[in-house]
Amino acid sequence: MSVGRETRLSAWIERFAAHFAEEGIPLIGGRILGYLLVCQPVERTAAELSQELEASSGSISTNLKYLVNVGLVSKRTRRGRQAAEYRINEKAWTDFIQRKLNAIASVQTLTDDGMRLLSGDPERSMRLKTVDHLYGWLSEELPALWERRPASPK
Amino acid sequence: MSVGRETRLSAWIERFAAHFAEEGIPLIGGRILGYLLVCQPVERTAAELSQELEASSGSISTNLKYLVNVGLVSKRTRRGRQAAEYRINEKAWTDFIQRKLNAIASVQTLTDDGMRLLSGDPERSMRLKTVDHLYGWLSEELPALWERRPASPK
DNA sequence: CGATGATTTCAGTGTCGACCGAAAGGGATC
DNA sequence: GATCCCTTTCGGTCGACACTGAAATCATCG
Repeated sequence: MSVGRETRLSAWIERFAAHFAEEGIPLIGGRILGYLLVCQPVERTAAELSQELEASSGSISTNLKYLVNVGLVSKRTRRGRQAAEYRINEKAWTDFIQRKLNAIASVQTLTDDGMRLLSGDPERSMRLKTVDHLYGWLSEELPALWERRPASPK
Repeated sequence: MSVGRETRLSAWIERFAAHFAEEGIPLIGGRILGYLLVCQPVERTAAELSQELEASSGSISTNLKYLVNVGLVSKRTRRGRQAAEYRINEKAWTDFIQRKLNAIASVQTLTDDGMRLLSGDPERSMRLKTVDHLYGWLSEELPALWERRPASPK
């Protein structure tokens, strides 16, 4: 006997959240993200999320605030509705990933500063030079690659 | 009156460690990395690191174990010497960075699984599709880019 | 201007992990 | 094998952070 689609989806959401938990996003934040990516209808209130994800209203509030802040989720308020509606902002994933790539490339400024401190001492700067070269290359190539990213499909 | 080179280097080491602390590497581990990248001579014992970095022998031991494990530091033992010598393995930085890029690209398997769960429901999979496309592209391009990485300079 | 139904704030709890330092463990030399 | 010195292990402390649930706050509607 096979499990239902919704059951498998909630297992998927849990995997999704677990992945981003490793990257430092709180578990509940990851669950919200995963859930908002696949729920129907696309918009949910904080109270609904609290119920669906079995998380306290406080946690939902904190994490929604964070997610709205980084842009991954949009908040919409409507006249005549006291409850705000939240939905995934799938466009914001590009910025989200770009920040990650930038974080890697940014080490170059660090190695660069180190090289400057060791200038005039080629013996001693050999180790750093290897690392600096690699990051120097990355800080050229990653932004260039990013420029070539495809437009999202309609 | 200007500060000495060694003073500025230890400030640099601290910045270096702070950067990697944000990526989840313990502060003392980051200090060891930074220190081993610029110290003269290149090899140090655990006891020396403990003294130089003002960290307990236990912390040094734990972090060295971790760093040796991920390959960024090499341990060398010599007959007639009770103390092992540690040094930076600058070659291992390529693997270290590659793991980071892979971590980003690996989200694609997640979004892919999600898309499969939603197959036959184009309405509902629209949001995930946007994200999946982006990660699909990354999981093609990042490994390809990585192949073009330059050899380290002599 | 209450009353209602929602969200945010906040204090408190529990968990996790980094760090320390003392004790145990392991080699090397005598 | 005893000693010396270095490393690893281990119990304990501390601080950070996710999470909860209740109280405060806010907005809408009668």
